Amino acid sequence: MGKGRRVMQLDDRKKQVLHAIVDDYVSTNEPVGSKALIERYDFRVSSATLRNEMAELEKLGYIEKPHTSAGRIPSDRGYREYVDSLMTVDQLSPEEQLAIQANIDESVDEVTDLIKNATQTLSKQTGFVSLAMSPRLRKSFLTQLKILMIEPGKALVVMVLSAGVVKDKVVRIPNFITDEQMFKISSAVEKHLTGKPLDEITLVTVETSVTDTEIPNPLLKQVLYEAYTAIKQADELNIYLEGEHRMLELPDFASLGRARELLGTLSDSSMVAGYVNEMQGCAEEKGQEDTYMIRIGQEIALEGLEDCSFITATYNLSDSVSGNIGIIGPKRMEYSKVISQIDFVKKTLNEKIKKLK
Amino acid sequence: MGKGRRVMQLDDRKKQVLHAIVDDYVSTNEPVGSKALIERYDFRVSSATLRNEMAELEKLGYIEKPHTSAGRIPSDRGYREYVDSLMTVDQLSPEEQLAIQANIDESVDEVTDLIKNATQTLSKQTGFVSLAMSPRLRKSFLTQLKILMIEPGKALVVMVLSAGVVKDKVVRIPNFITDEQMFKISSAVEKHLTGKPLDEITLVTVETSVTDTEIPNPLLKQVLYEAYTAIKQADELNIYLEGEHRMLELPDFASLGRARELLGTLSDSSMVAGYVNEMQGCAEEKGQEDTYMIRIGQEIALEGLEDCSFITATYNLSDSVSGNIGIIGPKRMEYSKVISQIDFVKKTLNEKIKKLK
DNA sequence: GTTTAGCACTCGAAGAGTAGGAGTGCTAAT
DNA sequence: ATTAGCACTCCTACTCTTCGAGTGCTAAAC
Repeated sequence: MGKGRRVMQLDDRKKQVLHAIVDDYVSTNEPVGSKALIERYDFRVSSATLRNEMAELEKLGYIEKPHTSAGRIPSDRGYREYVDSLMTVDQLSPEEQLAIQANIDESVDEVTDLIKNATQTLSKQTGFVSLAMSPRLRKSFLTQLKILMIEPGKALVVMVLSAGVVKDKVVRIPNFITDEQMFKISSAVEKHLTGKPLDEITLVTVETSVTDTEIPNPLLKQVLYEAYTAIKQADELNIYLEGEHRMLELPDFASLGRARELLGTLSDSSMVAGYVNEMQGCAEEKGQEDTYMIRIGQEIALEGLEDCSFITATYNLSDSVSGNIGIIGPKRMEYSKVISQIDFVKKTLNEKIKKLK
Repeated sequence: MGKGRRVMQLDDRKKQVLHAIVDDYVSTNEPVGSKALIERYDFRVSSATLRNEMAELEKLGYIEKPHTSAGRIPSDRGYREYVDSLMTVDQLSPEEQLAIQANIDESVDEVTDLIKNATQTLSKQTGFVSLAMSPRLRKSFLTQLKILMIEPGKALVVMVLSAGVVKDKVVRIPNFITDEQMFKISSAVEKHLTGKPLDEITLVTVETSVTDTEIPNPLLKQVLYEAYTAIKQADELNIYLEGEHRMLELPDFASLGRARELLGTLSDSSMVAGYVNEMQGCAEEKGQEDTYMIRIGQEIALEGLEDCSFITATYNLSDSVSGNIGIIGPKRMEYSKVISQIDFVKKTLNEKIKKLK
């Protein structure tokens, strides 16, 4: 009666009850009833009291009933409250830490492989789908750019970026450009672009980089255009998804329909990539770059993922260059466990990236 | 009685019956009974006669009963007979041809992308999982090899192969090698290896390619070793799988268990790659390079694919360099349709590869 | 000898009915 | 505010039954 309406704060006991409901449902996959709650957690009250509390929690939208005479399951909002203020994230056991460290193989030469490794490990450890976004390279700058002739009409643009990443692209060029001409162009472009962040490089920047007048203009223009597309392509987002088949092992997706929708959506990886990127954008606006992004159930704006949760963390290639790594699992998951797993994988990944340099 | 026992040849009517059973089962997904057969195909005999024929076909192992009082379904052997001698493969309709051609986008610069495109198209058209093996490059030879310094301790080995493929690998090198030293090494190695097929290049070949004595031997040896690993890596097989989620749409995999096994196996792509490569090896031994490889049900030596069929064709990058493209679908598929689809995709891919050069 | 009609039998799929039980909300007493 | 008690709900699992498609076999017909 005397309580505020708009920003209803849960009292301590309600929090306890919600906490217990989430824990129980996550571990048993059964709607939890007042009786089960009394039996498994030591509330000093009767089941009737709990029933009242649960009725209120339901009215407030934290839990819901699958049908009239069943126990309660957490709603999206319930999970959200759990994640935001109820759970405690503790460290992984030494064995788990070891398993992860052993699994992320550092005997690779490219960051990309390291990231893939970390992603595979994450999926294996959690049993869910894991994903990694390639580093967002727009803030990184060119340290080298070479255009190599491959054969008449084809050249390879090789770019080395400040984050230590190497990108390249085969491009088509006019047939009759000579090696020397190409070398000149390559040097001029490199000289002009070195040190520039990718997102500041426009077609104009590239076109104005060569002042040599010996090369016929149309030829030059085409080469420069191709170089530009190569640079833009280096900046493109890639996503790497791993462990889709593991979703079929989960009771949450035992109904073919759900599984189908889920895998269908995940198969369009560019869509997922776009979404993750958007999420990242939101987080950055709010200045939450270093923390986790957690989306639960309906909060995910992707069809087919209504029963999933999405958790990602940020790894760093360098100060200004980062990507995301995380998982997509069922809403009904051990959030604190999974978060610490992601956290540890992220940390391990960051360390091994540093070592690689 | 008077017939041969060992190589039992089916008489015409038995062939007709088997043909009809396969067709019917493929289109309805219901075990086929004698009555259904009479109704839908015009056999000029009674159902009783067909029952006798079917009993014999069963005794010979071409068809089988899911349970005592059900119709018959083709056995692996039945499908095999159907594929080998009963079906006729006809051309795709112009619309289908167009759909495929339109889908394989040729506005890409690298063969790899073209192959990916073709694979995606194939999955979309058939509704099954499609796959492509990267070209087997061992027979192709180096036309260029450059080692570029990226930063102290890191270099990029770029290889251009006769098939028009570009491969590269970042390798670690001793910190204190200078640009000039590296340039010398790179040129010497390139000169020595150009024109050699990949499978003839050994560590020794690479090590003996530099005769320059100015570079301290341990340094040189390390660089050459890394170059060698890069070359070997270029020769590695890659597989590209597409459309796994489509398998969940098929009634054949409606039981979660089957689907799980299947996707589980497919998730280990290197295993699938190994198997396809082995198949290709067998086909080459028998001199069947240019035709299709078809494996049905138990013929596939991969766990979880007992209810699948595997069909691949060969695409060519150049005379001696080829890879495979094909599908994995349920045993119960329209073989002739699928084969013509694969065939047409393969042809289209081959043409577009030529254009790309 | 091959084909066919007839028939008894098998066995899975589908539906109806039933019992059980976990859980709820409400009321009245503590 | 808490709790015991109770009537009520409704899902789950199980059994029982029916239905029908399909089979193999036998004996007659061609």
